[in-house]
Amino acid sequence: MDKGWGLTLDTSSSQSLPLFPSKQPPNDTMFPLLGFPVNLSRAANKEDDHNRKVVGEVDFFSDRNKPNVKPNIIKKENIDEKPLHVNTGLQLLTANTGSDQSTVDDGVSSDAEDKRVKSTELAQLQVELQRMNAENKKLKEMLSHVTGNYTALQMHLMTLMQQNQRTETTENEVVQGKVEDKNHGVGGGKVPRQFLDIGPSGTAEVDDQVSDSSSDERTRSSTPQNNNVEGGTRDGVKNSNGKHELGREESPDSESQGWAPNKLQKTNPSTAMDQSTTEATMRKARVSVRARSEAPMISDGCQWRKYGQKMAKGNPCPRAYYRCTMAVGCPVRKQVQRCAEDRTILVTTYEGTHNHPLPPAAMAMASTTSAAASMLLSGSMSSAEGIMNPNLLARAILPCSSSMATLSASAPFPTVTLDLTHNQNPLQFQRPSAPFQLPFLQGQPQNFGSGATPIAQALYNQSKFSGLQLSQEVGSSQLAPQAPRPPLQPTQQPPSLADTVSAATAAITADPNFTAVLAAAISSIIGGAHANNNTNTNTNNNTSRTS
DNA sequence: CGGCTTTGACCGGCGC
DNA sequence: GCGCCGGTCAAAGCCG
Repeated sequence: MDKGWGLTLDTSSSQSLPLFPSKQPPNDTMFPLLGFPVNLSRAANKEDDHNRKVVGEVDFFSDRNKPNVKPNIIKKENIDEKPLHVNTGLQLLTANTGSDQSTVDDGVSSDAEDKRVKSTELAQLQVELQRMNAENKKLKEMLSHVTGNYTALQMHLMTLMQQNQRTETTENEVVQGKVEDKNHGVGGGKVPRQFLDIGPSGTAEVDDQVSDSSSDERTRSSTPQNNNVEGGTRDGVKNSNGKHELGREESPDSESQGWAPNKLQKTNPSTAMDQSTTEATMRKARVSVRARSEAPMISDGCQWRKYGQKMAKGNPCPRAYYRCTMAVGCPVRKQVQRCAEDRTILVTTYEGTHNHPLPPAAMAMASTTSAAASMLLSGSMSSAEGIMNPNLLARAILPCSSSMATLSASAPFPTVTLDLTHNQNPLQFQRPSAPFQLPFLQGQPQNFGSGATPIAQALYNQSKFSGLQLSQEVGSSQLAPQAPRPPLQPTQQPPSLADTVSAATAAITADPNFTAVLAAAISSIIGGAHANNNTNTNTNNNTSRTS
């Protein structure tokens, strides 16, 4: 269904990079990371074909040079008589070889020399091919290694998060009021928990989260609701008006879980008010990405469904509202709107955290936004602080350029803006410093949403880094910088693998096309397991009718 | 026919 | 209380 989004992941990848056809057989020896494909199987086939030609078949090139047909056959016979194994290789090289032979076949001796020369070239090429093959193998091994490490880390993270959550739940039951300060003490209480706690583990955890956090939401609902989780999303509110009685109740579980944080439908009288405020803050935390794109929407790898469009005040361009449809009940929404000043700039604002696994391309963006929001809302930097010191947050997100990440203090909700419209080469992003060597602050939830990626980890750790530094500066766990801080200076350390991955992910995030391309390439290596996901991404990509 | 987009209407928050 | 505005809903229509 290519209706609107002209530049979605798959489309852009296939169009912009024909070198990586989506249906490329994974067995073909590819060097996607090197930027060029090497199809060994085809080479082998060529060789086979050419062997067949040499043995018996008449060279089809002879059709082009009919006068040479006969000499060509003679030449082949001569070749067969020679013990040289070179001939086969010689002929497989290129099509031109055959024609060359057919044109040069007058002199047998010169032909033999020529063949020797070419055999040498062939040998060199074969060596080169083997070398590249070995390199490709190494790259594959590296990739699998990194993937394995990442998976292991993610699993470990999930386990830790689940343990923390159970602990928190227990504590909440005992001392509900103090837990918040304890867990997020640095932030001074206004620390969004739900947002951070929604972990990559996905649905199960989110379910728990929602069931817990939703209670907070319920208190905000002005209309008394059914306390049961199933019933009531917004429908409960609307039921009071006698409208939308069936509304979106079609999937009570998923829907309520997914949208509950955004809807304030569920009411739990026993919920504390401060928690409600916290939840609201978390829920409303947003990450805005500014990127230049002619397409109606940037390809972030996720599958979105448009559910509304409005004309926003002060902007002639309509604002489109999308929700993630990669999983039922995914709470993530985004707004897409062109910048009024520069309509080539597409502003995409994300809200929420995915509750489902993401394809690689989506992980880059989702993790970045999630990490940015987590940083904003994490205890290491309270939202108020971040608003008061946007530069601090900016540097924490993208230390290489504070201008690329800003925080909107005027926005109704804490909003991190990642400005990717600058023309600097994403690959030249300064690598974060030792992101994995910094200790976590106490009580900091360390989840980055469903699509946790190295960059998420890196970003989040950067936030920790900044928070840690600040906390050291202020000499206590309370972060209350009163004046703009000097830029955080990365420590001088050789970039680790994680750094490299983070930088690469940043680059991916910065360039939607690159995201698609790399995702396709990695998918081709891994085995195309994610290819379907990426393909799904495209099914929706059509906003041609949007505006 | 299912899924998606379009689009007018509705709702809640907020400021006056 | 009223109006504005952002956000969402859902019926209708479109498309593959």
